[in-house]
Amino acid sequence: MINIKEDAKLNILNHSCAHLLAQAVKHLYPNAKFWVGPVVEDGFYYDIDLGDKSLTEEDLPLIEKEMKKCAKDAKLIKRREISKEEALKEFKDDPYKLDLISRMDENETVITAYDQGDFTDLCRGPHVENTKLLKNFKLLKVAGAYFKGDSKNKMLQRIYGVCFETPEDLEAHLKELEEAKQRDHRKIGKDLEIFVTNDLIGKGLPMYLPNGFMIWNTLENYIRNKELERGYLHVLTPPLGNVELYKTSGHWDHYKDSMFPKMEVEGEEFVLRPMNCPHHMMIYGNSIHSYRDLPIRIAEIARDCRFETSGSLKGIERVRTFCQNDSHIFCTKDQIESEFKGVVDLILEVYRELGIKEYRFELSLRDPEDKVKYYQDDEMWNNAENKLREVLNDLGLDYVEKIGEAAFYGPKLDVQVKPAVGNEYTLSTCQLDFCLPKKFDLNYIDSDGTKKTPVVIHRAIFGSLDRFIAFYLEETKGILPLWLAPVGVIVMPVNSEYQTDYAEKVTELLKKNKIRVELDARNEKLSYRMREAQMRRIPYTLILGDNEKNEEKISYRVYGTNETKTVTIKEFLDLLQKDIEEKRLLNQ
RNA sequence: GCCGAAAUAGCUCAAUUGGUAGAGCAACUGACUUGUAAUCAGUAGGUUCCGGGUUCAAGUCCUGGUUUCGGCACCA
Repeated sequence: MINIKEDAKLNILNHSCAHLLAQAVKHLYPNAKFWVGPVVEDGFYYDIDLGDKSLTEEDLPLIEKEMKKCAKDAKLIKRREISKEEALKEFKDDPYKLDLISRMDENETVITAYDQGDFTDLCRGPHVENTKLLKNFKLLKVAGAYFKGDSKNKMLQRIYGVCFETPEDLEAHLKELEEAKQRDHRKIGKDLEIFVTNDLIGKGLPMYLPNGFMIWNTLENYIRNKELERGYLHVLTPPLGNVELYKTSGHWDHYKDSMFPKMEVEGEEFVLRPMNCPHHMMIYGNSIHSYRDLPIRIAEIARDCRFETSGSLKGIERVRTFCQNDSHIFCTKDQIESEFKGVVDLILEVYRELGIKEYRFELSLRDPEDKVKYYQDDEMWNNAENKLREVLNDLGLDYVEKIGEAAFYGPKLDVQVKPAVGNEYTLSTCQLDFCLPKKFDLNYIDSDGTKKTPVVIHRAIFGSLDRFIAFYLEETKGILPLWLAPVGVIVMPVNSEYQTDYAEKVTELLKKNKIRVELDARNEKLSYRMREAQMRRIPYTLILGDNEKNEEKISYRVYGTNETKTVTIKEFLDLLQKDIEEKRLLNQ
């Protein structure tokens, strides 16, 4: 999908359209006060204070109509330079614009305003020269949005829209939005019977149905085997822990509000664990380690519970209980580089094998001004952040730095992906931590016989299995490869009355070869069963009639194609094996 | 959590100004014996999300709640 913000021409067009929106809103709601109307990746928005009035979607067509009216008059959009004093005077009735002016740089003595007809907005520009160019737009949604993005502030009305040069472009964009909804994991999850939720169980607590758990289990085996190959040691730890554990780690101070409340039993306080770091720290601390033992890579597919706000829950992408594909690597300072590279290498390998192509790296750093969120130790932070930069530059990875996105205990490399619908999120993460080992007083005996504190690398490849499945369903549109599909092959006798023997025989043979196979010998026309198999996105469909039976062959059709090929059973088994091995995966 | 919207059969959706809750698919039964995306006929399926209210009458209006959706905020 086109990034409107990064397309210079569309950027200007959409920004001008935001002004047009403001003009129309001003006509319809004369008391409206305007905050900002920037261009974003998929269009523009404007944040507006309408007093007590809350917009609903029904208001959008009316505003659109007024916008068309404003645009049709073909008013010139004129740039005007004014002094700060003049600006303060001109916008004296709009506290939001005054706020903007007052926050401008001292050096910025000249302010630009843009006039179009009866409407003037404060703006750096640039804009299209004439409102008549603003024809192919659509208002998409209304929403509440906090003033300056701060939940302590008043909530303004935000209107989202998009504008294109031609009606065809607009049409195509709207179609793309529609198609994106079709590959939303919530829709696919329902259609393919992958997961469900139930009100009586509670929101954000998904249940995986047999199809979903088959995918889950296959992915879990896949990643665990990858880890075993790379020297990870798997453990199993309890899904709750004493509150003291989290007070020691510092998580309690930072996150107690987003943990499920503590429970008291026999005078002790426990919480459902929101993360696994402390447990793994305790496992490391359980024995004495020599520098020769490092790195020690402790791994676990571990269930966590977080009290996510109701408004943030989404399918299996953001839930209140999830399983992290977690690991904590305990190493010496000298090993940071190679261990970190090892993790990045594993991420890239997994993405390559699963065919994941659209992602970007983000280096999340602390905000040095934020003394509350971050563990206070300037030297530690500088060390850690520089180390990460070094490694990333060394690897030649493209990444963007994000201030204030670090974990409280250290900087991290996040792999960001975009879902079908909604905001970008983190899929994989690799974090550098000099802080928790110190808090837990962990150590190893160095070559000179002294105790040293190890460094910890936190990492998750499938951030959580839940989120990864959500992502992968969207990535593949639910068309899973043979090794991952809940049902890999479906066998259909052409005639259910007298051709089932052969179909049963072939089904058994496939089962013996560890293929997940299903026999569909229902008393239905072949085309009917074929339609269903295609809708279920089953990778291979076998058609077995007299022709096949007589020659001891099978005919198969690959999902999404119209072509049928006839081969011997042995040839077909080889083909399936090749399909699986091409991804270097065995069905275990 | 905040601002909006929605919730009707397993699924997708109808139901005029308040006036007998319907359809297609799925399910079940029977017929048909099928060659690559829907064979025909029949049967069954509902506390219209939950609670309260207005009314002769509520799926529809009012009210409290729940869940979901679109955003905002949050995301170790």
